[in-house]
Amino acid sequence: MKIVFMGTPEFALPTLLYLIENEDVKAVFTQPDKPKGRKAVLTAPPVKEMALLHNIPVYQPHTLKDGEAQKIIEGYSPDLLVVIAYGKILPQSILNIPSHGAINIHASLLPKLRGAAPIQWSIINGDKKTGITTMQMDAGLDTGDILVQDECIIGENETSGELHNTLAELGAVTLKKTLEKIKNKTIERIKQDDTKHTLAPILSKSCSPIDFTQSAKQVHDKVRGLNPWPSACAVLCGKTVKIHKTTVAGETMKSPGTVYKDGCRIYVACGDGNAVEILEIHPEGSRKMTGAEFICGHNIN
RNA sequence: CGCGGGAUAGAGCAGUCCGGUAGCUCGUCGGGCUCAUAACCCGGAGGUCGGGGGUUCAAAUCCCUCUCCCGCAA
Repeated sequence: MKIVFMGTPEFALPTLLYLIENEDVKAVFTQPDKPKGRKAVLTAPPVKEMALLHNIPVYQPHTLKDGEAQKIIEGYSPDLLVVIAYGKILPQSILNIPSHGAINIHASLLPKLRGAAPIQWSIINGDKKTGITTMQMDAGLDTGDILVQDECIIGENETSGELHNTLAELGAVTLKKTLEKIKNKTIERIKQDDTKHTLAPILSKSCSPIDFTQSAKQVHDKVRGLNPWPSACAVLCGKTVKIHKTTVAGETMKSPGTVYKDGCRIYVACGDGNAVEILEIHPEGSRKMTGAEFICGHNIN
């Protein structure tokens, strides 16, 4: 099939690679290059890098609504548009171009967790499973008809970064199934039950502060859900620290937010009478370190 | 010239403002104690205080400069 691909970050790479190897990818749309890092070096999105490597034309329009993008896509007369983590809303005029419309690959079991950060929110919410949904795109935000769904178990200590990699691979698999069904003409559309939808809004640094009056499990879920970005943070021993890894530890009588140690281990009491052990911590101005290392230079108790 | 934090023993930190013998916790090595311990007690080793220059009788500390690390903002 003739395909126009739209995507931006690393998450889209396994899917793009699958399409390049198995279908006819005519063009790739991705976000414009953006300044990155302390030096603000202009950096190309991962999808652009891979497309260029395979000599596929790359387009990076600031908007899709001015008719320009529409003309470009029409010029390729694609059978299908594949969209994964592109980061822009597609107007109906573009969705209408390909004969098979546009398919989106979304990292949740829709209608749950519509929005930009489904992976992180599935962990923050403490879900035991999530997955990949392919859908026939419509003008709404992740509201299109469901085509294929694959489930995936979330480990108790799994971080967003780890789950991200798993789902990125699964995304390619689910898309493959979807394309096969389209070619077989066995594809079925399932309407989303809008009454059951939940949202997964984009994360920011303002999500970082930990509330230790929550249960130890909730704190732990938040820490791993915000890892590696934007990271959970707290003020311990008078310092702002990022907390990267924790485990749910045993019971404690101490009041929520109290920091205490036992041998080489460091704990913070939480709201439900349990504690979290801090395994990996990153004080401001310093480097990432283990809980045991942090204890050495800080007088706790 | 975007803003800020940092570099001191193997690790984590204090000391810098206010110049005057290099400190703390952990680890490590040796010894002791114990049925026992990520326990306790005693003792030791381990530093050109990130590099270079300057001021001074004297610099981790004050001044100038360079390198590297981290956070924020984008």
